[in-house]
Amino acid sequence: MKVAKYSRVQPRFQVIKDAITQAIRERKYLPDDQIPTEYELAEKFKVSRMTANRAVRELVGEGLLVRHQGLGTFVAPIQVESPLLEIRNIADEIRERHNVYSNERYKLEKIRSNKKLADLLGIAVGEPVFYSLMVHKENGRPLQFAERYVNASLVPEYHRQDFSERTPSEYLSELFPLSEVEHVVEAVLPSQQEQELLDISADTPCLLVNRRTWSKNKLISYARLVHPGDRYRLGSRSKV
Amino acid sequence: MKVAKYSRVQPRFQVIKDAITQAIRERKYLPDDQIPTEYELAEKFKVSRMTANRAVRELVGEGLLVRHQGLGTFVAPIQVESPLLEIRNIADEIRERHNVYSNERYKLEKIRSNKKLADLLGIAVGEPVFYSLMVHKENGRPLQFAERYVNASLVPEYHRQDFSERTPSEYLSELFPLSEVEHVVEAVLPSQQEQELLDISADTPCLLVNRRTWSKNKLISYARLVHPGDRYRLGSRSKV
DNA sequence: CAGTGGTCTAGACCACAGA
DNA sequence: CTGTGGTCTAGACCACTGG
Repeated sequence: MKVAKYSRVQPRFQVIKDAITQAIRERKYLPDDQIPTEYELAEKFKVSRMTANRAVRELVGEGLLVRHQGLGTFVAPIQVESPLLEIRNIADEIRERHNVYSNERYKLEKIRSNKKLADLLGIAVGEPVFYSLMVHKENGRPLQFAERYVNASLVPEYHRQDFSERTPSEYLSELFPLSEVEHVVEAVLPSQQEQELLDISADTPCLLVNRRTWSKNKLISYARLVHPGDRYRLGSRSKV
Repeated sequence: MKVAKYSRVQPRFQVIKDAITQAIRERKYLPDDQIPTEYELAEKFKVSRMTANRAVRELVGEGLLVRHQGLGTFVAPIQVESPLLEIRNIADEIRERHNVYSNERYKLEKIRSNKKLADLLGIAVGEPVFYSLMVHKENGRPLQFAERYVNASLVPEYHRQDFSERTPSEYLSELFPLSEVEHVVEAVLPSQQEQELLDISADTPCLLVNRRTWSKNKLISYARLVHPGDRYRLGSRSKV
C-alpha cells in the first residue's frame, strides 16, 4: 500500500518546530544551549536540509532561537516582549512564546462604584460593579497582576464564571465583540499586595497598563494590569 | 569574467520583498489588491519559485500580505497602526499641550560600537557611531532623557548639527523618510546620571522607551528614552 | 478542469568562525 | 581545513478554489 507522499496532518517543518519547542519548554535545552545543526535535524527527522532550515528559521523569527553563522543555533536567552495595541490576552501571549500559562484567582466579588471608578466606567456612583483580582503566570512565575472592574449591569453573569480555563478577557471578548480599546502605560512601584502576589521587592519598577474596552460604544470594563519591570516589556514594530 | 553565483549584497528573496513593500507603500498596490503569483514573481525576478515563495511567505508573516490557497495573494486590508507610533517627537508633543519646549545638549560625539551597540544597529563591532545625549524639557522641567546612537556611515553629518532648534529625530526624519519603527517599553529605575539630569530621586520608576528606526530597510538609529514615571505616560485609543 | 498556494527534495555554492 | 549557517535551484506532488 502506497502512502501519499504529501498528505500529512502536520507539515514536516512544523513537526520539527514542535519538537524543538517542546524540548525547550521541558528544559531539555536551556537558554544559550546549542541545538542540533540543520544537517543533524534533517537526518533525525528524515527530511531535507531545506525543511530543517525552515523549521529553525521560523523559530528564530519567533524569538525562540538565535543563530550565528559559522557557530551554530542556540536557545535564545530569556526575553519577554508583547505587542501593544493587540489586546490579546496574557494567556495567548504566553502560549505564543511556547511557555506554560497558569493563573490564580484571589477575588471575584460585587462592589459598588466609588467616584473614581464611576468616572472610569462612565456610570453613576453607587452602581454595582464586579471586581476580580487574578495573577497570571508564565511557567509558574507571576507575570501579571490583573484587577478588573466590569459594568455589572452589562455583564450580570460575570461573577458566576470560573476563570481558571478561560480568562476574564476571553470571556468578555466572546460576549462583547471588541470595538474600541484604550491603553495608558505608566511606570510605578508596586503596592504591598502587588509585591506579594508578584513575588517582587518593593523597589522593582513595574509597568502598569490601564486598559479600558468598549463594545458598540458601551464601556465594558476597566483593567489595571501590573507587570514586573524586570521580566516584562511591551513592544511594537510596524511599517509606516 | 565569471560572476560568483551566490555572492550578493542582497539576497534575492529580500530584493523581491523590498520591491513588493515599496510598491505597496507607493500605493501601486492598494489594500485587497491581488499581487502577482509566485510563478509570475519567479519569472519576473529570474528566481526559482521557492525563492519567490519565501519572499511572499515572510511578507505574510509581517502582516503586509494575506494569502488564500487556490485564490491568490493580496495586500492586507488595513495596516494596523501602532498607538506607540504616536510616541513621536517629544517637542511636538509638548507644544501640542501648549507648553514651552526647550532642551539641553550634554554630549555629541563619535564613538566606536561595542558588541551590544553593533547588534542593536546591525553593524560590525568597531564601526563608527554618533552618540548624542540630550534632555528635553517641558516648561523648563526635564521630561525626557534621550540617548541616541546613529549609524555614522549613513549619517556622516550628524555630529555637525546644532540640535537646539531641531531635535535629532526631526533632523533624521527629514534626511531619511521613516519606513519602519520598533518600540520596546520597559519600567526601570533611573541611573545616577538619569536621576541628576531628570531631577528625580533614585526610587522614581521610569518609563524607558527603546526606539529603533529604519528607512528603506536601513537601520538608521537607536534611541534610549527615559521618562520620569510620575509625570509621563504613554496613551493610545483605537477602534478595532 | 486550470490556476493558485503549500510543501518538500537533493544537491549546490557561498560566507563565516574556529582549530 | 572543517563545520556551521545562508541562500538558491529545478522539479515535484498535494490541496484548495473557481469556472
